Amino acid sequence: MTPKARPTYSVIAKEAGVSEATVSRVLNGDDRVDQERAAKVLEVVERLGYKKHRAATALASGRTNLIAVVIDNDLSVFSDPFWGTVTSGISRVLMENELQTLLMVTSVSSVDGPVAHYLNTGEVDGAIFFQLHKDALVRKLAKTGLPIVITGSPHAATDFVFVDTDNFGGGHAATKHLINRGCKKVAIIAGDIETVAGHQRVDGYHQAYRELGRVPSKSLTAYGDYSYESGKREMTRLLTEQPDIDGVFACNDLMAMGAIAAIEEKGLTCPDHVAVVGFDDSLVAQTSRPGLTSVRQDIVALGEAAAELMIAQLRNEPVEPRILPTELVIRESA
Amino acid sequence: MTPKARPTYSVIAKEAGVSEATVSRVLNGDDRVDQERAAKVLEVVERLGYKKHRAATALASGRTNLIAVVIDNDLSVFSDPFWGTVTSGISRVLMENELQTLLMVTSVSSVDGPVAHYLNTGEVDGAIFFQLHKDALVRKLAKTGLPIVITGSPHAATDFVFVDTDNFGGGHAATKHLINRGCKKVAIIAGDIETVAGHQRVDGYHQAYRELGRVPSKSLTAYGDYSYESGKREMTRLLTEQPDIDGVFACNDLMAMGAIAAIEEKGLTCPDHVAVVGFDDSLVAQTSRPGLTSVRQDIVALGEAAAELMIAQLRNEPVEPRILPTELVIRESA
DNA sequence: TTAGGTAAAGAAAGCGGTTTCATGCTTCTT
DNA sequence: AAGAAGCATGAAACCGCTTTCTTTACCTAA
Repeated sequence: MTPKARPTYSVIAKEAGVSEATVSRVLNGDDRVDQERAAKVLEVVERLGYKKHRAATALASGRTNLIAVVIDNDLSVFSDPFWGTVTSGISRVLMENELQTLLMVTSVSSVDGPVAHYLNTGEVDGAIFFQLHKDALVRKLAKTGLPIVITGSPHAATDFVFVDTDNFGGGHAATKHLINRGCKKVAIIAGDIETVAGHQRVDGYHQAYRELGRVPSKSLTAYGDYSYESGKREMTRLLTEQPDIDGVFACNDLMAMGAIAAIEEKGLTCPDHVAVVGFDDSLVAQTSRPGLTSVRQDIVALGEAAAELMIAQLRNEPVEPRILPTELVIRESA
Repeated sequence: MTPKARPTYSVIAKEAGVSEATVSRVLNGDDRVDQERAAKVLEVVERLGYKKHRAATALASGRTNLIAVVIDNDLSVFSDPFWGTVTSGISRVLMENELQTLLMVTSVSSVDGPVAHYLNTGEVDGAIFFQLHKDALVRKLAKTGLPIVITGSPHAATDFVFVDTDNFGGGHAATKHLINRGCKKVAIIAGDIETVAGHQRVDGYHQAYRELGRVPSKSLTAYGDYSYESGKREMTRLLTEQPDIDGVFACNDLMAMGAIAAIEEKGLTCPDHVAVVGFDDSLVAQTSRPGLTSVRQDIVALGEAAAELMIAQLRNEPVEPRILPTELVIRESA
């Protein structure tokens, strides 16, 4: 019934014939302890299977070994596998470094909501945020010196530490592919332009055109909201207004699927009449027919990178934002 | 730079003109404190925006307010939105109850691995596990008195507290629907039979047949592994051996998609020649063409229920396993 | 009036580590 | 060879809150 009583410094010190202070030194890697005594302490620790009591350590040292992963409830947290995958990557790496992952799914909006307060009062050693629209909270926290990593690019060009997929490169590759396969008029269905990621994908699209010495007509850019419905709606509109569109880059797979549905409803086929490229290489892309050509991002790696940047900060090592490469996965749709 | 110094009992006691012990009593709802003094304390607490120091509280009281959510790394954690969604539900409810979610993505396999040790030593107040094949670890932990909730049915009929979707009911409804729409020969592509969930879905299928006064031929049951490929492979085999199959219940959406692909490769169409029902009502089901008829489970609710059962246990309230209803979402495929 | 009982509140001892400070011992300086 | 300096080590304070134990004050009963 009772969790077995754990040993404390007191018993270890006694067993090893040293003081508790020495035990502490040994366990914290203080090198100015006699070799033999240190060895003895370690032997006892090993034999007793001793592990430090987290709360006690936290209280005494002021560091909790807890890293918060803050996820905005407002995002499409539910049903989108993205964040879960990132988080698992984060968690794995943190764990390997003796850090714990504290998950907070909440409305991040308020600058002085409970989350803000919580993070502000030294309850965690650092915080990893997921892409957010408003970064007032993050900015405020950063001022307190709390180590922070943002997954996804921060809104403004600040000096926040962040990790992100190469959205620009992905958008560029997707568009380039459409052009290379012979498309003459390539449209784009953008996602949330408010986010940097959304914007960068569009930029990549423009860049691909630019390299051709052309500038895409404004009328070729449609604005969706990452949902299937919006993709379908916008594609229908685009095709109605400009029936000669023969390629489209949708900024995520869901909208791409919507676009394909729209194309087929018009009595056209994909990729013969209109080629489609998505973004994410999600399950949806992999299982659809025609298989969806899509830009793959390594989501687990994104989480791992975030965790690594956090750990580097905790060690006071210099930290650079990290941008992970994408890969175009070619299937039937383009 | 420095996180602003937080007030402690010491200053609150001074401000309110009482002892620290009294402050503690007030803050822990001990009712035998003079009304006026209590009010005074609360006023000061409010004014100073005081919040207890978690580590200190944990050290002194022995309760950490931390609930571990343990996810087995071996599962298809990556790419499957299921776990992430459950976790977000858990986290939200725990948070509302002043509990923190500690995420552990790891190999649960070993009974005395680091996770086991961690959970065993009072670092958390409870643990929520995700469906697992081997429950040796859980069984051992339960013996120590650690409150535990299992998401998904435990393997053996034990007295573990668990929450699960009504897999039996879902399988039954799916099969019934196929029969009702006129299918004469309904096959099933089972998932992992080792798990209770996988088994129950098959049982539901049998039950639907039984209600018709029939018993499905063994040859109508195929075994996949929840992957798209396995669904496609098994469906191809089924149709080759028994071309008159006109309905199939795939135990998840991915296999259902594979099945549809197989059907179309045979030159047949869904639902005209073979009707298909999936399970999960995932994004895949929602965006596929034909839209996939599928059994929906409320995944967020699953997480919320798990958290609620955990909280009930912490309060020493009586706890019953909970089975959540499913809903058949009808689209074009059946 | 006085002994006995009860309830509110303060003093103080932990909880299990970390860290400062003092101590005794060895080593270096001239 | 004596005093300064350097070091490994232990004693003890401390982190912020909980809880037991004591004290104090007030009531009731005889």
